[in-house]
Amino acid sequence: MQFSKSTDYALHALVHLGLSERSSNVGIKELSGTLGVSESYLSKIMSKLRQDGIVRAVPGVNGGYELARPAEQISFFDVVQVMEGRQQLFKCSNSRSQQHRLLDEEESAPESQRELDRKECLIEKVMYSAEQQMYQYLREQTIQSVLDEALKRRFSHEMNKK
Amino acid sequence: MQFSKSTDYALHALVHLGLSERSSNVGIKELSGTLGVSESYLSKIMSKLRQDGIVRAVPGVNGGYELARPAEQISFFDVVQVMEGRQQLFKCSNSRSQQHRLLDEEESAPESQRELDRKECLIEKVMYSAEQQMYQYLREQTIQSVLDEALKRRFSHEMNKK
DNA sequence: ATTATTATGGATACCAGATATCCATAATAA
DNA sequence: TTATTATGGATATCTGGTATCCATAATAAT
Repeated sequence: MQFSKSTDYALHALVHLGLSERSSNVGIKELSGTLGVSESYLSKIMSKLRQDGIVRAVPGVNGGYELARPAEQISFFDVVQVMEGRQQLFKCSNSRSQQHRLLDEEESAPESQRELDRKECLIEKVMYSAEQQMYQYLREQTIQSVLDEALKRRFSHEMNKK
Repeated sequence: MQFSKSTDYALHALVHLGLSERSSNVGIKELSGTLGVSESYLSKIMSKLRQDGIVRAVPGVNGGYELARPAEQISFFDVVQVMEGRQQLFKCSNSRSQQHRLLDEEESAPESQRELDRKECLIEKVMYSAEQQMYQYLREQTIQSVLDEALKRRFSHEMNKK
């Protein structure tokens, strides 16, 4: 299990956009150059972010991308959801194992019961909760918090030089 | 990003073994039958679990598998680590993006600095912490806790019938 | 010791999804 | 009108997960 590179690219691109809140728009050329990814591939990623309302895009001369909302309102969770998709990380694939049958009531209809079992798999439940632990943390982390940390470090760096 | 099916199979198999602490050994045939997975594939999974000291295996007539230690000492984390591998879920792949350069000191050697940057990527840091949130939860969840919950439910089920 | 049984591990095949590129088109600003 | 930039469809490639087969080793029962 691995986060996709797309998520990596997306997060780095967003931080870059956050740093460039000057003359707004940042072109795909600048982005791909800085991140070291091809323009064509990064385009797809930026399009996805746009479709999800995380960035705005404007074509034409001096066009490019900018954050669609303040950096403190863009969480890591938002980005991960867009890039990785919204399915659960863990799906129980067998509805007939022993511990599932432990919960069986033989009087219930086989069809609906199997469906219920699926949702009630204790293992899936644990894994789902674990997933939520991670997501909860990611909800609290924003693009802005990375910017703050980066600027803080640069600052204390320069202080050390003097 | 998805947990692999192998992890699903492994967890279900372990719960099954936990339920069968009677005459010890459970053969691959019984396991694969109950889980609805082919013997050949499940074998690989069980071998992995054995190599990692989570189950014991004995060949020959009436051979099979059993838990190598009490179910309360086998955590979900243990299983996930074996099946999914031990690499980080998130790896920063670009060491030259803007926010990385923010941290650059130009006097440091380029080689070692890039290495340091990698480890110091703020985005990776956030993602790593998120991962740890999930793992911490999984460390607290054991095969035994699933067994307990399953037995508890069955009990209250039967009480309802009366 | 022999035999039947069971786990092990190497080789291999297959498929889906991630990664990546190319190009024609649409939209926009100068 | 023109140059520029984003968009999206088609496609190619690669990697890892999923899965099976088979020869071999190990063990218990006889």
